[in-house]
Order: sequence, then C-alpha cells, then structure tokens
Amino acid sequence: MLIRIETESEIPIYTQLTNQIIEGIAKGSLKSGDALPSVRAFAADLGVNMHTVNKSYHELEKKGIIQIVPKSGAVISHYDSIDDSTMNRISDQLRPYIAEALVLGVDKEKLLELVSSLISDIKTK
Amino acid sequence: MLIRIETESEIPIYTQLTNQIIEGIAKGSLKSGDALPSVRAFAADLGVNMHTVNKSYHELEKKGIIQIVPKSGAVISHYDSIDDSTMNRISDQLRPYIAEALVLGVDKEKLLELVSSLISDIKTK
DNA sequence: TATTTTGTTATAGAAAGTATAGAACAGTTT
DNA sequence: AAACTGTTCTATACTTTCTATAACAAAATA
Repeated sequence: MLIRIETESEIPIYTQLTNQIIEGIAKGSLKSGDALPSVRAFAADLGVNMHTVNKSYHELEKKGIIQIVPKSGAVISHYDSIDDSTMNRISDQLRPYIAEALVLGVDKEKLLELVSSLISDIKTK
Repeated sequence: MLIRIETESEIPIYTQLTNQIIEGIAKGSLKSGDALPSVRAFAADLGVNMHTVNKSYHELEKKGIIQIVPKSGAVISHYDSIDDSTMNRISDQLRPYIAEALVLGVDKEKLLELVSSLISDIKTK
C-alpha cells in the first residue's frame, strides 16, 4: 500500500496518514484482520517520527477502524452493523461541508452526483 | 440570527462561527447583500475576542462566501455559477468523511440518504 | 464638520496542538 | 535468549488558537 505524505501541507501528517489508511481499506487494499506495520517500521518507511504514526493509529482506533493490541500490533477491525453514535458522528462531520456546497450554489442533484462520483473514485482509484 | 459557541469544543471558535454563518445563509436567514455585524459588535455579542470574529470573516471571504470592504463591513456575496476550483475544494473536503463512512459499513444507498437528509435539515432547521 | 464606527495592523502573552528526538519499560513474538 | 512491540516519559521547537490592548486611517453618521 502506497502512502504519500506532504510535509508542506496544512493538514497534519497524522491526519494525512489516517485518511490514506482509511482509503486503503475502502478500496480493498487492506482488509479486516490485516495487520498494519509497526509504528517504528511505518515511521521509518515514511520518514516521520514514531509518535506521529502512533497518533494516527490511535485516531483510527477511536473511529472504530482498527484495534490496537498493546505490545503486539494494530489490526484492521471487522465491521458489522453501524451504531447510531457512529452514524451521528459521520453526519456531524459531513454537515458543514454540505452546507458550504449549498451556499456556493451546488444544488441537491449536483451534490448527490458528487457524492456518488466520490464513492466510485474511492473504491477504484 | 442565533449563534451558539461552545468554548469547551475541540472545534476552534472561529470555525464554529464560520460554520454557523454558512448554515444561516443556507437556511435563508441571511441573504446575498445582507451585511454581517461589525467584528467588534459581534465579538461583544458572542463574548469572544474581536480577532476571533475577524478570523472567521476572512475564512468566509477565502471560501468566496462574503466580501469584506475595508473600513466599512462584511457583506454576503452573490453566487452565480460555481467554478471548478471551488468544486474541487468541496470534493477534497468531503472525500475523507465519505471514505470513513464506507469503511464503517455505510453503503452507497445509505450514504446518499444521509446526504439528502442533511440537505433538508440544513435548509429547514 | 466633528464624532463615531469601521476593518487593519502591531505587539504581547497564555495555552494547546503538531512534530521531532532519545530513552527506558515490559509484554509478545521469533 | 534475542528481537520486536506498543507504551510512557522527558525535552525541544514551532505553529495555532485565543485573548488583550493600542493605534491608525478611512468610512459612516450625527
């Protein structure tokens, strides 16, 4: 799985890593049960600090996407039915960007098209 | 227009303000041509610092949502056709949250329903 | 016209977040 | 037994967020 970190980006490195791991899972490059690299190995590979990778892993664990087994490693979780609190979190995260799009003149139809297009893009590319 | 700021939130105050102003416009409480309160008046009203409101206004201006006239005030812009770079920005903003939803088991149909529901909610509530 | 109000700019400080580095610990894996 | 693991700790540097105060010049208002 290929990860690209942009040091100059305004987006924190640990967030960039979190997002790209999530996309890797969404795409199918990473599956439930797969182990993620150790924080040390991954950090060395990416050229960043161990603690930065560690922070990303804990962010992913907080989201319910991976499970961290102390002194062992991180494994991608199995997802069954989504609970209400998680659904609400996703809704709260999306809301400001949906509102912004509406204000800037993107109507419901175009917005749904955009989301459909994004889903396809994430699953393939 | 009613604004609620949560000091304890992890979301910066200026971002909370930006998002709520955007929702006010999306809902129709604020229209193109309307003037926003002065940074001083708004800050006093919200109990925050003048520079915090100022930062929010400049964020809104960067998004193309308002226009700031130096020494005069801030006015809500008129929106015609959306340009490609703005559309790309919105797409980039949405992408990680769409990916996260997919990973957590929200399928395309449920995701489109969620977006539809959010649009209705933003426009009314 | 004189006063008030406006956004802007500057300085300053406190607190939190981001990222790095090095080291040590104890449990897991090989 | 040795290597590897996530965890924890200390430390430093930089950026971001938020507040506070002050001054400036242009716009709006009385």
